[in-house]
Amino acid sequence: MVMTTDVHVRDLRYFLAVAEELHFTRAAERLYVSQPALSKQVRALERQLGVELFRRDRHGVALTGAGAALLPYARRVLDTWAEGAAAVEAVRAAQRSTLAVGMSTSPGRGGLLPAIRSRFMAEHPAATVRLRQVSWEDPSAGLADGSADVAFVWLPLPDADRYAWTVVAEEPRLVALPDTHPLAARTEVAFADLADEPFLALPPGSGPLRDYWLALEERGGRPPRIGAEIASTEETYEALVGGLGICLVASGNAPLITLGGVVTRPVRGIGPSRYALAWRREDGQRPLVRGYAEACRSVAGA
Amino acid sequence: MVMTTDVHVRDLRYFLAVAEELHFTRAAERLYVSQPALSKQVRALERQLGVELFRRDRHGVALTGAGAALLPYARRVLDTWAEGAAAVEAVRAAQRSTLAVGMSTSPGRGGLLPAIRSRFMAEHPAATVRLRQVSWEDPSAGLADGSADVAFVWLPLPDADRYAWTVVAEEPRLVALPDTHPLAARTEVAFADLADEPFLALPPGSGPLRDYWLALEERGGRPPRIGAEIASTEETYEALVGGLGICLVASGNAPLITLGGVVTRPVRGIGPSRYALAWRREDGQRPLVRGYAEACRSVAGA
DNA sequence: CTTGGTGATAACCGATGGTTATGACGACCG
DNA sequence: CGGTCGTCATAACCATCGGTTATCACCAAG
Repeated sequence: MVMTTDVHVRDLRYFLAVAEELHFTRAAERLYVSQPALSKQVRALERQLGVELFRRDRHGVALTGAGAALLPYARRVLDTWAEGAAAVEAVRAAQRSTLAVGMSTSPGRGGLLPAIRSRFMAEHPAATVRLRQVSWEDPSAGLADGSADVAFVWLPLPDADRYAWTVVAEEPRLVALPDTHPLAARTEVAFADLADEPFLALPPGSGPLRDYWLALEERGGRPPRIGAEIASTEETYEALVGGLGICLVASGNAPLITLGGVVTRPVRGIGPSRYALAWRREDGQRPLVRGYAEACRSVAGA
Repeated sequence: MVMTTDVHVRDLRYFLAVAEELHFTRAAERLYVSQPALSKQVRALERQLGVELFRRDRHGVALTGAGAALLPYARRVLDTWAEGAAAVEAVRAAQRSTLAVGMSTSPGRGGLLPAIRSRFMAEHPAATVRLRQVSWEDPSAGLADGSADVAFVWLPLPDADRYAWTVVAEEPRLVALPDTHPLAARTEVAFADLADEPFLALPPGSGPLRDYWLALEERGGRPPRIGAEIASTEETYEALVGGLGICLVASGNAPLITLGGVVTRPVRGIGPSRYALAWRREDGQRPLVRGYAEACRSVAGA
């Protein structure tokens, strides 16, 4: 017993062509299929519906009552589907010409973003750039879950083999302290003096990146003290002035938190940070992704 | 390059189920298919449209922009198709409960038709009987081209193996003559006296039936003279009074043409005619066909 | 009787749509 | 932590589908 009343829209298209031509051979060539294929499909449709759609006799092909009943619905289904497909195609076209740029905090760094944008738009005038703020939970800044096509990220990136990147900036890491902190009096501090301080840490799940900003490598195996977890610039600032802990920060980001009550100082004995624009490896050939990366390189290289 | 934007309606149904459940496994069991089948079909739809319909990530399944764009159209297509299928089904139901009775001329014979009809309707109160007058060109009275489900026919029937029948009446064949004809004076004539007369013949294409009413068998190989061809009772009457020829007629049909100027006389040396209700062999089990045949047998047998 | 044009049928073949079994991965929980 | 569960994806397999070309049966018209 066949329960399925589902049709292939193609069969309705075939039916409609025959209904309009009342001639299988002509309908078949209009549809660019062979006449036997058309005959077979129409018969299959008739079998599926349990009803004759056409009367074929010596005098030609004619619609039966059932065929006439089906006709308007077939037209409506085809029209509706055409509209639906067009709607989907419109979305597709829009998203093919839209580049989602992920970032955890604003890249800042003196108009970097507008500079890249204008250079990029010059090459891709039809494109749309959508900036997307991504939670610090995601060290890939939206690349992993597809919410971004390119993203400003800190190296090292987890799942590094899935991504490609170009380095935007290599900057020393500073330490951010409340201005009431004893070390705030110095113009420069050694990392060894910081090692026992409570640190503000990125959320778990940010993987190697959390370890990196805790400077795990430079600690020689001694675990850091975690003063609090931070998931935004504002939280970081509040945690600093609240004395919950201190943290490392890239020099390019220092302006974002050195507001009242917070100071940054250079740190000796610690490697620099690398900020990069990254994209999924499989997107490396997409014109917009390529174009944005090139614009980024040329701006950062200047 | 895939040109075809055609979809299988089933795929839209699958898509809709997933969009409503936002859960592949639950949607799959609602659809009574396995989860992999559902996954594969949805992916295939996405591939066909060149767009992601759902975002699958750790937090579950969600519609993408394209998916949301498609959703209302998918619903409309499904609804429209449901209506169309229902419309076809209505026609199918109607025609399953309708019996088309073909006949070349009215069977007459003293209320035969109403008697069968009332007996038939007693057994099948929901049925509809449609009488259908069929051209004399078709000796099967509509069975051959499907315009009748059962038909009153004269035996022998061409393509006899395609049909089954029950004899309604076996009647002597009379000769119909203009009353001005020399033989009209007799009360009975021998066929030998008629053999050289011009005969009115059924249209070519009526096959063995034409030969039968020309009594070809009784002529022993001598070809008849054809005075005219007739395709209706009226034509026959006019041809008779116009003197174009004479013809044989079943006694049950004699009243139809013995109007002013035409007489009928018994003929010696010629077999009787057999009038039957016939149907297509493959319809032998259809309840309405069976029922009408039974009603016919019981009326004719009484 | 042949010829041309109709739709139907046959034989064949790659793609489709389903199945079960299994995998990868995150969430939950001991 | 490590196991188990539940999620969706993948693999291997198989019947049916949807197309092809070649051919037939039939009829109208030379």
